[in-house]
Parts: sequence; structure tokens; C-alpha cells
Amino acid sequence: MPEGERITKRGAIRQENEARILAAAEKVFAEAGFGGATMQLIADMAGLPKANLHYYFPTKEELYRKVVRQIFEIWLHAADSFDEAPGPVEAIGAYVDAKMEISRSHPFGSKVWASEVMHGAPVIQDYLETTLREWTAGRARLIQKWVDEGKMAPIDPHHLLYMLWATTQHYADFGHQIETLNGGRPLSDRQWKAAKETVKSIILRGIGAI
Amino acid sequence: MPEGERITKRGAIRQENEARILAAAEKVFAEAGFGGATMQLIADMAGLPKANLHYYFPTKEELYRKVVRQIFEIWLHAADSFDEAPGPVEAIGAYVDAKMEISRSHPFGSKVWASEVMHGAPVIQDYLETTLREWTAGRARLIQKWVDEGKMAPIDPHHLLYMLWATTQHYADFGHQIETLNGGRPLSDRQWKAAKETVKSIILRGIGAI
DNA sequence: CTCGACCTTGACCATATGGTCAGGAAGCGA
DNA sequence: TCGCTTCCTGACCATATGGTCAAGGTCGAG
Repeated sequence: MPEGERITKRGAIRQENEARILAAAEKVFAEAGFGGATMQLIADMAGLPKANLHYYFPTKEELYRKVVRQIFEIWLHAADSFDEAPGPVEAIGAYVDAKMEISRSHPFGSKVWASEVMHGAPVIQDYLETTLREWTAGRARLIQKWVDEGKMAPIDPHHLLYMLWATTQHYADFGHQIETLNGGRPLSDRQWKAAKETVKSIILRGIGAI
Repeated sequence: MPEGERITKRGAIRQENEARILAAAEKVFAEAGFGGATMQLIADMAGLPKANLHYYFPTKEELYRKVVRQIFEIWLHAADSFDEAPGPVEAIGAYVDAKMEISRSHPFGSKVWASEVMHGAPVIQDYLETTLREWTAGRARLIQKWVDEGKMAPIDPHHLLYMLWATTQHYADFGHQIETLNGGRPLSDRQWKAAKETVKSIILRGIGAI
């Protein structure tokens, strides 16, 4: 068996350590930015000596790249909820729910993604131009179909998508600001639920779907 | 005259150089993040030797602080449009217009602000807890009043504000992504106008104000 | 013209950081 | 046990970067 992971302790060690490092890296990159993050910090957070990081990930760039790609995958998966729905109400409702859930459970990933895009997408530009562009075009067509079928008001699909992305990710990317304005405490379960409902309600009503 | 700027050439030099440096710093901080920005890069962009930067701004932190505060001021000013309006349609319409305009004219500032908040607001935490908190509370009361007067649907004012911030700033912070999805070309005048109209229309309809 | 304040800058320094490496430990098939 | 691969890590290095400094230039008031 020349390739593929064997179920040895070795394979397990590699898997575990890479996961630890990626998790630590995600957090550090999110909190300090790529430039502000140091391999030493990531190593400390992962509980490994710095030299060990370089054993698994040759360079800082490579590690960062892996982190960003990992996030991108999660993003795309969340988008599945868009397709398995008969109309805008179900699709957008499910999509908002999914993205808000991600904002809550993966705030670091969201920040890394935001940072990457804000800095001109140096490492995932190709993904933007291929995968994301296709995904967006597909969803835009779907939305346009709903418009044509009279299921919602004539809204430019792209701007609607931007609004969905912006609003849902805001709860992760600007979580600190929201927390500060919430008396310094994170949103409670109840508040998260209210946020989701408010966002869905404004948008669905706003596009004339309800 | 012990203080205040005299209208000498010296005063002009200081003013001009500080402005150059601040503009260059805003751009570099936006594109590289605080950690990724270097004084050398800022100096080159400003067309001055690095040592000269340190004459006007003793440390990188100090320079960054000035940049962030400058942005915050612009933000607050834009918010004026909120108050000089009789109801939600005019207020929110004007506010969205103003913020979209800022996103277009000051994309670097917006990114610096986003970056600062994403990293936990290390230098403007006090502003968040004082000025921004007060501003937000005031606007929230105003919105609540409109709700009570039946001028709009019963929406949680805070989530509405977050949505406004998120959506309008998205066009600056994620401008690169939008540009990529727009065929690699910046939004045209026409497209910006469409964006504004779409955002206003969805939100105003979404909160039941029209 | 002179003097002091303000401005300019090349050269320099201490430090932090990404990355390397050699030597050794641990796991595993035979 | 042997031998091979994978894994671990302290010590080390080259470089980049924030910041300093001293010497010199420019300006304007008196």
C-alpha cells in the first residue's frame, strides 16, 4: 500500500498534530493578521516547539494557505442549503441560518477569510476566479429564476448575495464590536436566535418574498 | 502666540507632510495590516525617508492610532444624516447613501477600521465603549421611537444598525471580491448607484417603512 | 547677518522572526 | 533484535524591521 493513510499510530500522530497546528494557526492568524502572527505564537498555542511546526508545514505561507482553504471548504458546504429548496423563502432562510451558525462556531475562520479578501486575496485569488465565481453565477441564475417566476421582487441577484454575505459574516468579523455594544458580553443563545430571525425577516420581506 | 498654527511655510510643511504620511499609512495599513505594514513601505509611498516619518510620528503605533482615529471621525460625521430626518425612510436612506459614498471614496480607511475591530480593537476600545456606545444608544432610541409610532415594523434597532453597517462597509472591505465577481473590473457609476438603490430598497421594505 | 527653532536624512543598532539542521527518540515491519 | 521511516527539538543563522542619532540644512524673527 504505497499511499493513503494507514491506521497506524504514526498516521494518527500526524493527523492530530496537523489538526492542532491548524486550529492554533486559525486563531492566531485571526487575532493578529498574517503579518502580525508569528510561528512562535502558533507553536505555543498548539503546545509544540516551533521547529515542529516546520516539520509539518514548511513555511508560514504554506500553513496560512491551508488555513484559508480549510475555511473556504466550510463556506462552500454551507451553501448547499441554498439548492435544496423550492423557493427564496426556504433557500435564503436556510442559508442565513447556516451562515449565522458558522459565524458563531467559526469566528476565527471568518476573520481569516475577511482579512485575506481585504488584503487582495493573495493566496486564494484563483479560487475566487473559479470556484466562487461559478458558485455565485449559479446562485444568481437561481435567484433570477425566482424573480422571473414572480416569487420575489425584481432584485439584482448579486447585490442580494453581497447583502447576505455581509450581514451574516458581520456577526463574526465584527463580533468584538457587537460584544462591546452588548455591554461587553457575548450574545446569548436568545440573542443569536433574535439576530437570525431579524436578519431573515428583513431580507425576506425586503425582497418581497413574504 | 504660544500655540495654534502660524501661517508660516514651516507650519505648512508640517501639515503637508503629516497629511502625506497619514494618507500613505492608511493605504499601507489597509493593504498589509498593521503587522504586515512596514515603516519603510509607508515612507516610500509618502516619498520621504524613513527617518523623517519618525520625526513626525514617533512610533508605528502612534501613526496607526492617528490613522484609526481619523477614520472614526469620518464615520461619525456620516452619521449626522441620521438625525436630520423626520422618519426612517429619509434617515436610513440618507445614512445608506452616506456610508456607501464613504465606502467608495475611503475604501482604505474602511479596511483599516475593519481590521482594527477584527483584531479586538486594541487601540480604539475606549472609543467603542464611550463615543460609539453613546451614538448607538441614541440611534437605537430613535429607531425604537419610529417603531412605537408605527412608522416601521417592530425590528430590534441594534440588529438593524448592524445590518446597515455590515452591508454598506462590505462594498469597501470586500471590494476586491466584488470586483473579481464583476469580471475583474471595479463597479461603474451605474453599478454603484444600483447597489445603493438595491440596499436601500431591501432594507426599507424589509423593515416595513415603505 | 545671526541665532535659534524646525526640518531632513544616511548610517547605525538591537531585536525579533522565519527558517535550518544535526542529532536523537519513537514506532513498526521483518 | 535489526533496520528503516517517521517524528521531535534545542541551538543556530541570516535577514528584516522599528527605532535612534548626530550632523547638516532651511527658515524666519530681530
